[in-house]
Amino acid sequence: MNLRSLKPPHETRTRILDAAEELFMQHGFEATSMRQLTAKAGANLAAVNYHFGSKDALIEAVFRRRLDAMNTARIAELERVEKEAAGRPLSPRQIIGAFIGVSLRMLEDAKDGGRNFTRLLGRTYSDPQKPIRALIGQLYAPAMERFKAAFERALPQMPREELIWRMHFMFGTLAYTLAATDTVQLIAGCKPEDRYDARLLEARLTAFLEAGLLAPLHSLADVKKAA
Amino acid sequence: MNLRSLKPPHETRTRILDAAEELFMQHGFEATSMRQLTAKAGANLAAVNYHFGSKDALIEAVFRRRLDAMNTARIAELERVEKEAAGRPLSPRQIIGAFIGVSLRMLEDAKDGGRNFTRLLGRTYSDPQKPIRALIGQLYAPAMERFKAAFERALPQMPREELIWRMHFMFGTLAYTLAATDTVQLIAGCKPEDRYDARLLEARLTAFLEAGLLAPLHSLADVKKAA
DNA sequence: CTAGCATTCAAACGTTCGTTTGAATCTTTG
DNA sequence: CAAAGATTCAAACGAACGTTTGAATGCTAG
Repeated sequence: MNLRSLKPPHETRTRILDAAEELFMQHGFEATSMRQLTAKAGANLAAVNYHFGSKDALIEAVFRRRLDAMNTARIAELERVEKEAAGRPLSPRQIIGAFIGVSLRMLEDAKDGGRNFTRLLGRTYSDPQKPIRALIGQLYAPAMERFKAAFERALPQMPREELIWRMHFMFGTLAYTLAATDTVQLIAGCKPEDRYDARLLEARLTAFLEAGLLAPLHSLADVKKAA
Repeated sequence: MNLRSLKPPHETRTRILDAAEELFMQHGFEATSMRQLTAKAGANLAAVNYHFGSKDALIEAVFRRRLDAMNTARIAELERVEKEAAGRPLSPRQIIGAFIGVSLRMLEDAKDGGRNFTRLLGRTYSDPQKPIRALIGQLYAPAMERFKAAFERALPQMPREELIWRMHFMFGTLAYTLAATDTVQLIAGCKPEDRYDARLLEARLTAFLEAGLLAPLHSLADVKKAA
């Protein structure tokens, strides 16, 4: 048995992952070449293939490095507030907070490159390439199941199908907010000063999502009846 | 003066645009090669450069062909309901309906390739490439200004900055919903049967967005005071 | 009919891509 | 110290990319 897995961390590996995170976010996967990537990482061109095997494997590694930790943190936060509630059902606001809080806290710490990854992740939700989507889905599955159960417990009167759609809308809003931080200007004349005040953004997002999640159901019943 | 501009439409041009719409949606811009694109369009490899000048110019043409019409339709729909209201301020629901109705109606007509474009558009909102973003912003600007004014008239009591953010969230939800039609399954066990019932989807989306737009403001005031 | 322009075509252009190679260098281990 | 393995390096590989070219073909106007 070799002891390679116990050796100190490979500096080059993490430098490549950091560079990939930033460049993938800035230019996308295909537009980022191994040459500019390894140049930014201060590594040789062959380093990526040596350490990861291929460019696709590098992409996968970039997601694995962060996504597992993120979803673990989300579940931990959810269980923390559940403990606090001592058996009583949580409020929707608490569940929402447990999910988006992790994203926004990561968006905040620029020093760790968390922002790069957060924006990359937001963009990749709508990436058309099948294998990437499948990987994301697989890495998200446990947290998704957990939060769905929590919402069902908090909103027992809401039809399951409607809940799924509203969760879909909520993730969409979050993904878009994380990815398109400068599209706010598109709407017109927005001073981007407080764009990165994560606390204020979290409050805004929470208010919007909570209201959307709890939107009245009656108007939907009309449409369904008409059909 | 030559009369080229009065001649019958170039079949090849539109065939290329249609093929580009579908392939860009399926694989993205960079991953779509001129060779597979022209092959799908039944045109020669050199046809794109002959008719459009370059691949980038083709991308721009794909957006211009649909986006102008879409935003014109949006503004027309908004003015129609404004006429109906006869001077009284519109309800938020009416304004939301004027905006998303055009998108969802286009998503419905699969025969015209509208679905391809709609999904492509949703994906491109979060595209990192600067020139594409700039083009989208430019093509959206008139409609954006118009709808922002309509919302301000409908919600005079809402702070401008807060309105901008909520519009941002709304567009995010719409963009994500259009782009990631199969991500609903990610949440778990969703039967995709009614996914393309545009009437039901519109009702769901409207209920969610209206509630989010009208979310109470008090919780935000607390955060701002604390800061 | 034919001259002139628009369009199509097959072939090739130079560039860049991801990956591979085999030797050189660093690091660890016996 | 010496052998073995891990890592880095410069160089090259074939393939695919977007684009250009110049001749062939289609179409229209005089």
